This record gives sequence, structure tokens and C-alpha cells, in this order.
Amino acid sequence: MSRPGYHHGDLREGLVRAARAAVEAGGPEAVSLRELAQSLGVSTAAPYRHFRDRRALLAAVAAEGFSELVAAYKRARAQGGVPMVVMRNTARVYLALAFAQPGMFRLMFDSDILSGEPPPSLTDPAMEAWVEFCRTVSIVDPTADERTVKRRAVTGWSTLHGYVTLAQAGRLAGFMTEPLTEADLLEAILDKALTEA
Amino acid sequence: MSRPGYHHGDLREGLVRAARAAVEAGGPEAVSLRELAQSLGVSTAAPYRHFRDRRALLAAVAAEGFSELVAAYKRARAQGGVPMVVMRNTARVYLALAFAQPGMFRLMFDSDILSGEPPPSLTDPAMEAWVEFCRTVSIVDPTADERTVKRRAVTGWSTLHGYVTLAQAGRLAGFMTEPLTEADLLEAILDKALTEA
DNA sequence: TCCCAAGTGTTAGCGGCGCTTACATTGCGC
DNA sequence: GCGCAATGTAAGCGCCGCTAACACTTGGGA
Repeated sequence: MSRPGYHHGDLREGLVRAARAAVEAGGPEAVSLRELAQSLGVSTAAPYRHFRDRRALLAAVAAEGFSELVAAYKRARAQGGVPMVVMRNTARVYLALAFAQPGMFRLMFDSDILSGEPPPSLTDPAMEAWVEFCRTVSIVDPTADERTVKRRAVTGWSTLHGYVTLAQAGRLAGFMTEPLTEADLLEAILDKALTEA
Repeated sequence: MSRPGYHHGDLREGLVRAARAAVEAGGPEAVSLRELAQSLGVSTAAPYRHFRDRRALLAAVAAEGFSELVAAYKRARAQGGVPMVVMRNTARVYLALAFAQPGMFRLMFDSDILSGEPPPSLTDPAMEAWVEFCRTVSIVDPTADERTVKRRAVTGWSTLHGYVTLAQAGRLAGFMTEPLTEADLLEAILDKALTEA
């Protein structure tokens, strides 16, 4: 972390890495440009040479998250198996992201953080994630037309997303007295959401 | 809004009202205690006589939101009709809250805003909302045991919540090219989520 | 080879924020 | 009528995002 010369070397990359660490440690709101700059041994103004503002840095981190989500979706499908198993593994990918990296998850999906039109660099991987998810949905029922696939994808993703979001916001605590396992819920949710209609 | 004397009259109530207006205008992050104090013609330290910190004020606003949600749920059920119609109207209540008062909705459900253990004043109405929702779910199928009702309620609410959250975060924009109406989605979602399993 | 322009870093500072401490005023219950 | 709790104020701390003006470094063209 020491830096001999006047220039840092690759401050941009360093900022993204540090910001990501902060996001995963304390959530998006824990990212402070001043703090990051200090921890990288750089003045508080330096980050603005590489990112227009705080949101641009967060957008870069979120873009990484979406890229990795897409990659994980592809891996789940490449792993093969009965279509319904692939679908289930894909859902598990999403749940894993949400529960293993809640900070990153919130950065990617909370509405207030990246409000306004996100930069295209974010839009692209995010859209790709939809495409990948749809592809898996279409495997479950190859006869479905595109419109139906989209509807099922939105429904299924919404269910997963809503469950995760409510859980993370603590809105299920105290209500779900019987400890339904995530696997239980996943089955209950997916078997209904994606097999018919 | 003018205040002759030294004391404000009912600063607490004024703060909640102003905060709520700010939330509905610009979202929870638009609430600044200093700004609210100034707009109420009061010093910047005055709000802290009534709320421990910013989160406590937001929690009070959120509590209002939950109370009103509960009341709306009850109204939907009191309105009567075939069970499935009641269920549908209840879902509409939730969608209406989300789309007509997006700021309040985010305040109530975004995870970062009221993180940590919420004060009991918030916990209570929030839990009541679950109870009311479950009651309506149980009407659809009165033979279901409590555990099943809870599972269906969590599933259904999750689907609604996820759809709304994704929509508000702009994560559906550009993907749903065919403009499915909300009514379409509501049917697609609810008919699957709540009628069986 | 020199030199200059682009890139990258620094210093200093503006305005805003949440929150605290110490002090001032008020008005209600005794 | 008085004393005390409730409620207000002024001032200030430390943090934040962001900007403007200036300094250093480096690489590529004359």
C-alpha cells in the first residue's frame, strides 16, 4: 500500500477495489471518497481525476457485480442437468449473491443509489443478466414464445428479489417464526412461479 | 408557518409532517434535519429535543406509512367480495402504495435506511401489516393451516415487493419492451402465487 | 534531444451535513 | 408566585462531496 513516487500507478483500479471492499464490508453508504483516498495514501481530490463523482465510482463497482452475476448464470447453465435443475441452480446463484454479498447486492438493486439514468457501462451488464436469466427460463419450456418467457422471467426474478429484499430489510424477522429453510422457500417459490402459466 | 413566540407549539408534529413531505417529494435521503428546522423557522438543534437522531424521525414517518397500509388492507377486506377479489384488491393496495408514494415505500422497505433493530413503534405497525395480509390470504383458502398461510403470504408479498422494487430501481426499463400493464402482471403473479401450493 | 501538452497528483477551501455542549427562555404544576 | 422540566438557541466539531488553482511526471513529436 506504500507509494514511492508522485503518481500512484493505477489509482483507478485501486479505488474500485477499495470501494468494493467497503461496499461488501459496510454497504454502499459506507463508501467515502475521502476515506478511500486516505487509505490509498492519496489526496482527497485525487479520486476525481478518475471518477466524475461518487456515484460514478459506485456504478463501476456495480458493473463488476453484474458482470459476475452474468458469469455465474452462464456457469449454472453450463453445468447442465435437467432444465428444472438448471433453473434451480440459477436461482441459487441469485440467492447466493444476495446473502453472501449483501452490500454488493444492495448496490446493484437499491433504487436510490444509482438513481437517474445509469451510465451505459452499468446498463449493459445489467441487461445481460436479464438475457441470461431469460435464456434459462426458456430452457424449462422451449415451446414458450418470447413474450411468455419474459413474463415468466419477470415473475420469477421478482419473487426471488422480493423475498431477498424483505429478508435483508429485516421485514421477515419476527414473522417467520417457523424457520423455513431457504431451500424450502426456493422450491415453494420457483415451482409455482416458473413451471406453468 | 410563522411563529411569534419562543416556543414553536408542536415542533414534533411539524417535523414529522415536513419530513413526510420531503420523503414523498425526494425520497428518504432528501430529509435533512437542518433543512427541516430552517423551513420550520427553528434552530438546527431544536429537532434533537424531539428525536434522538435522524433515523428516529424517519422511523416515525415510516410508522405512519405502516399504519396507513394496515388501514388500507382492512378497508380492502371490509369492502367484501369473492375471496379472490379481496385478495386482488389487497395486492392493489400494496401496488398503489408503491407507485403513488414511492418515497414512503422506499422509506418503509429499503434495508439501509432503518437498519439495525427498528424502534418498537415501527415494529408494531409493520408486523400488523403482515397479520392483515395473512388474514386475507387465509380467506382465499380457509382450510389452510397457519404455516401454509404464512408461506403463501411470504411468497405472494415477495412477488409483489420484488416486482415493485425492480421497477422502481429501473431494472425493468428497457427490458419489458412490450408494455404489460400492471393489471396483467398482477394477475400473472397472483394467480400463480396464491391459489395453490 | 528537447520540450510541451496531457495526465495525474496536491493544497486549500466552500458549503452542507449530523450531532453535541452550554446556555436561554418559557410555561405548567405545586 | 415560583421552581423546575420542557423546549428553544448559539456555537462549534468533525465529517462529507466537490471544485479551483497549482505542481509534478511522463511520453511522444519536432
